Amino acid sequence: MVTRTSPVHVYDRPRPVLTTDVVIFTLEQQGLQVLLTRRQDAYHDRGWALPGGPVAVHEDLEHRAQRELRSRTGLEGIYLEQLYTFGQPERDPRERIITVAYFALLPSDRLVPVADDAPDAWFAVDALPPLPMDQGEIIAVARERLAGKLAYSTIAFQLLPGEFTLGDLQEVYEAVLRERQDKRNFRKWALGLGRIEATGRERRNGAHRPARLYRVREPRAVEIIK
Amino acid sequence: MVTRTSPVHVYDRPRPVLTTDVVIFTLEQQGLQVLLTRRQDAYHDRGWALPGGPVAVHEDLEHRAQRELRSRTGLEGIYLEQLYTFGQPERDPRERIITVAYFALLPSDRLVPVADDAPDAWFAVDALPPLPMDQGEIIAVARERLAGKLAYSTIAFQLLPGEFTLGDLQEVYEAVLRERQDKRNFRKWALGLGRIEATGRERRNGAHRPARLYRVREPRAVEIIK
DNA sequence: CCAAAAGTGTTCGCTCTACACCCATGG
DNA sequence: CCATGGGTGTAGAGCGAACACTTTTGG
Repeated sequence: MVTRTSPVHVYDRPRPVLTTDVVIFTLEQQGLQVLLTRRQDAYHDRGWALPGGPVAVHEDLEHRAQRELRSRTGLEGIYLEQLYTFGQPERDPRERIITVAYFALLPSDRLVPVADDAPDAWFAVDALPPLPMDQGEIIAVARERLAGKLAYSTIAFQLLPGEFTLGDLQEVYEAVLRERQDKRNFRKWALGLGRIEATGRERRNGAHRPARLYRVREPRAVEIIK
Repeated sequence: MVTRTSPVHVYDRPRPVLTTDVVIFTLEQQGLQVLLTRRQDAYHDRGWALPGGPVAVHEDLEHRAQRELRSRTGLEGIYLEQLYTFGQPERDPRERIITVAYFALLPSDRLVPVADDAPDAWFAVDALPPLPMDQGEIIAVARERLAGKLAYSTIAFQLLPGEFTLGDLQEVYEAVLRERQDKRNFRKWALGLGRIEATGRERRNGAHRPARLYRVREPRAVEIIK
């Protein structure tokens, strides 16, 4: 007689758990935001944490991160990049966990409002709640990578909707780099890249002159510049 | 009565194997070289492969890579940086393997000559033997990372001995970037960095004028420049 | 008419690039 | 004395930084 239990997997050497975490950035009026989720297990005291979880044994790493991204945002075609792999043995006190971290950039027009009772919420990257393990460091590394890439690539467009103003673009740089840019020089530089073109349309935003709208010529491409 | 067998480790979900591979670069007259090792197991037909292996369950990832580096070169204090994590399910036909790749830079004076019967050997990065799985891609990514970092950091000094000539330094850039540099402009730029100083000594290298020797002011520091 | 963001050029200094000849040495 | 790599300066172009006022709109 065979007793049917949960399936087991036996190895002659112990193996760590492998997970992916995804740092999902977006830009709002209040600055750069990160998506966090409430942990369901009592161990973590239902605190906030990065979205992520274990990698299935036959699942591609990037596919696993894509899956997490999709389940949180419902969106496809979002920019996703592997960030770093965090593997210090003391990261989790219960078990050895290796985490391959990714970061994603959500265009601001695709931000789905999060319901009050949903397990996910946006936090300003400068005002994060307490996070488990080294997740604060993961977010800090993601932010540094993003800031570094602004300077030498066209990654900023991944945070913008299909149509945007030069002011919107400048806000991306100012929020991520945390430094003000000169308006005239910034515009000259942005137009000189040859990566954007005017749509001919405008956006009226209040009691002042309307702003011209631009679009990226190759929206999916993230290229090295300079 | 307890039967003593080889220890087993039982998990309720299957877990992939986690390994680290290390791309060890050094520079010789023939250009950029990579250290490869002969696989001992018959499965790989005793072919060449990157040095690396499984991560012990309580061993830090970077420590594991350091250990590999030390066992191959006998050296301490070598520059080591995490490169990327390769995790496509089809990488190894037998089992799911996740590899956290690192790359290391060996100063040319510390290159220990490899004996003919040793399992390790140096290969020119442009003339590699057939390699298992995606290891060719791993080396290509390492090379790109290294080339990218030459442009905006002081990483090149990690490939040089404690004393070197400006010609040596220029050779590093030319070998890694695969493009010739103008001698006068290169020297102006290198000295203008403020990172190196003349030792006052010279090196006689043949039937021509001896070259001044320089040293790095902060040899361990790899800084972002420009 | 007032408040608020959009839009627009010029000047200056610095950095990058191109380029050719003499120097010191070993054989 | 010759072959070989070491060492040096200058001029022009292009780029980044600083800087202030007019335009268009809603209320």
